[in-house]
Parts: sequence; structure tokens; C-alpha cells
Amino acid sequence: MDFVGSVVSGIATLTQTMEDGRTQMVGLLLPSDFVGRPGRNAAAYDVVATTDMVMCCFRKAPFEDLMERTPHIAQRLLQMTLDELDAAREWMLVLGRKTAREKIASLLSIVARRDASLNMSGLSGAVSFDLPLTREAMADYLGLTLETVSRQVSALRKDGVIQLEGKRHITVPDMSVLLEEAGDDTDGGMLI
Amino acid sequence: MDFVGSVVSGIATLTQTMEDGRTQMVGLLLPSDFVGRPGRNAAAYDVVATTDMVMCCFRKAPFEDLMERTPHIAQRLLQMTLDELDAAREWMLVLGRKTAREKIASLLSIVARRDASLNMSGLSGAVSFDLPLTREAMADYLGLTLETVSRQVSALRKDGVIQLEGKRHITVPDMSVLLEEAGDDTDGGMLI
DNA sequence: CGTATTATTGACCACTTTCAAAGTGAGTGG
DNA sequence: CCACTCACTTTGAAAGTGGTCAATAATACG
Repeated sequence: MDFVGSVVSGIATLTQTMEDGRTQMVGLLLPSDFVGRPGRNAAAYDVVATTDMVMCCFRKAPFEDLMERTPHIAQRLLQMTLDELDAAREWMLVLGRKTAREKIASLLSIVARRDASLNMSGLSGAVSFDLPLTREAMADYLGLTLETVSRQVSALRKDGVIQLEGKRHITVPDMSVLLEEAGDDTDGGMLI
Repeated sequence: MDFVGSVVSGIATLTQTMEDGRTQMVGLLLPSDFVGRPGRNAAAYDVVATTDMVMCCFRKAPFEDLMERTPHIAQRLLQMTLDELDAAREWMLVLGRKTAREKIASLLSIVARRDASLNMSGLSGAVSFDLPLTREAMADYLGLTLETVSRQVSALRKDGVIQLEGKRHITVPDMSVLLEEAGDDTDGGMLI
């Protein structure tokens, strides 16, 4: 990669893969996210677009020069990287300690939260959104098999925590129930 | 936390905990590591010293002023944070996709590698080091129970992959065997 | 309409956890 | 010096969660 850039539209995934094919998603690139490592030459993971994408790219050398001359760019990148680090570490808790059902609920709350902040719709009352991932992608994100993902999504539906229209459109009648299922704090904290 | 700083000696852990007590270690702070988030007020996780420690601290406000006036500090912190992000993401693969035995082997190789680079000893031939963690801390790091950790350490010993002297001192007769067990690439890549 | 992709469901099994008991070793005080 | 305690570790047996393999269903697309 001899460029860096930022996502304008579309979705990409960051994944790591073992020799025998096991793969783990380690990040999701959404509009406004930054791509690339200033000061690095090798990309540590696979970056795969899952939809058509538009990106705004810069050649790396000129970008690094710009960074030398404009200190606030490095400071801004530092803030963004710290946010990514927080997200990665939160995900480590999900991967290491949560049950399959809690993992699904965690993923759905994250997507719901992001969707709400994007549409300026609140999180009180019913929340409705599209899942941008296949069952297999969800499995790779959550460290599960796609069969387990399918089963747990069905279980959450049977228990009334979520409603499905088609395969991908999800309605959450009561966010606090979903958060309870995710094992997160029910009360407070929800600053979108 | 109204200060930032850097570890001089000793070891601390970063952990996240759920209400019901399940905990996941999300990072290890070793000598030379940086602690704190310039530009943030709240710490997202628990920081716990597991040994006596010496740290070199700065009050946050003056440090942030210094960062404004010395661009290279932000650039250096960006590099360090990118390294931490890479480590966190590599660990996501371990947590999400590896078996208990592979997790143990992965942890041991990381400690061995760190130890080797610290002592300038190579990784060819037998490698010997102290584990700075209890079984419980290993379990929290790996997303396992301490019983499973104990069983898998015993299994690796029975299979001759490692040798134990006491509970904490480990000898690896052949690093490539351990790396094989970790599910990592055996060949190449080992630049310490 | 047929094929390919994605998703659901079932049966069975393996791995990890849970619960319980016993072992080890360092440090303390009689 | 030895028994005692406490923290850490090992080991066993039973239970449960998620994985594997396999068949079926739904959906999209040519």
C-alpha cells in the first residue's frame, strides 16, 4: 500500500487469516474512517470491500510530508487511532468472555447505535436498521460459526428481542432489552 | 487520571470487567510502554499493577501543551498507538479463533519473543524465561478458565513442547515447535 | 425455470467449563 | 525446626455450549 485515505461511501472489512483458513474480522471500515498507516510500509491485514466503495486517497510520501508540516494532522490521527484502539479492546471482551447469544446482541447493539447516530434518530422506542453483513461475515466478526449465528439470531427472534423482515432488516422493539442480552450496562452510558 | 506517563520498571495489566465479574485482559504494560490518553479524561479500563512499579509521570495539562509545541511527540505517540492497535488486533485472532492449546502456545511465544529481544538472546536453540503471570492472569488474557490453562500447560509439558522448573520458569527446547503449536507461520517472519 | 448463493434447522460430538477435591510451596509463628 | 496457613496450582468427573456434518429452505439472478 503506497497510499492512505478515507472512506467516503461503502463498507470494507479488515480481516486476519490463519494458514488453515480460519479468519477473524478485526475491524470494519465505514464512511469517514481512515485507511492506512502513515510511517509503515506493510499492511498487517487483508482489507476487503464488501460493497462498492468511494475513497479519497493520498499518496503516502506527500501525505507524510504534509504531516511533518501540519502538526494538527498527527494529533487528529492520534485521536482517531486511540478511538480504534478502544473499539478493538472492547471487542476483545466480546470475543474472550461473552456467550454466543451475548455476542450477537452486542453486534446488533453496535450496529443499531451507529445507525441511530447516523440518522439522528434516537434510541428510545423501536429501532430499525439494515444489517450490512452476511451471516458468515457476522460469524467472522464474532468468532463463531455461521450456523451458531443463525441459531442465535433465530433464538433472539423467538424470544421477542428482535423482529426480522427478510434476512437483513432488523427491528428492535426495546433497546434496553437488547442491551440486557448483550451483558452491557442497561442504565445510563448511552450517549449515542 | 490527570496524568500520563511511561513505565520504567514493573508490570501492569489493562482489564475490562463485566457486571457479573467476567474479566478480560486487554493489554499488558511493560517497561517503556506509555500510559494514558492525551486529550481524554476518562480511562476506559482498569489499570492494575501486578508487581512493584516505577513510572515516569507528567501532569496531563502541561504534557498536552508540550505536545502542541513539539509536533514530533504526537508523531511518536501515533506510531506507538498504531503498534498497540496491531497487537490488539492480533490478539483478537487469538481470542476469536484459536483453541485453548493454541492460545497457550501463542502467549508463550509472545513472552519468549519479548524476552529474547530484551536480553538480546536469539531464538535459535533452547529459550528460557520466567512467566510474569499467574494462571488466573493467563486465563484472563486468553479468555479461558484457569483450570483449562493449567491443563493445557501440563499437556504441552507432557508432549515435550515446553519444560517447567517450578511453576513459572519455562524452557522451550525448540521454538519452531512452539510456533507450530500456536498455529502461526513456522518459517520466516521471525525478525524478533 | 434452473442454478448459485445465502440461510435455517437437526443430530451428534468435542472441547471447554463447572464444580469439587487434593496437592504444592512460601512465609509465619509457636 | 516444624506445624500451620494462605495463595496458587493441579487433577478429576460431569455438564453444557458451540462446532461439525448434512439436509433442506429461501432468495436472487441469469
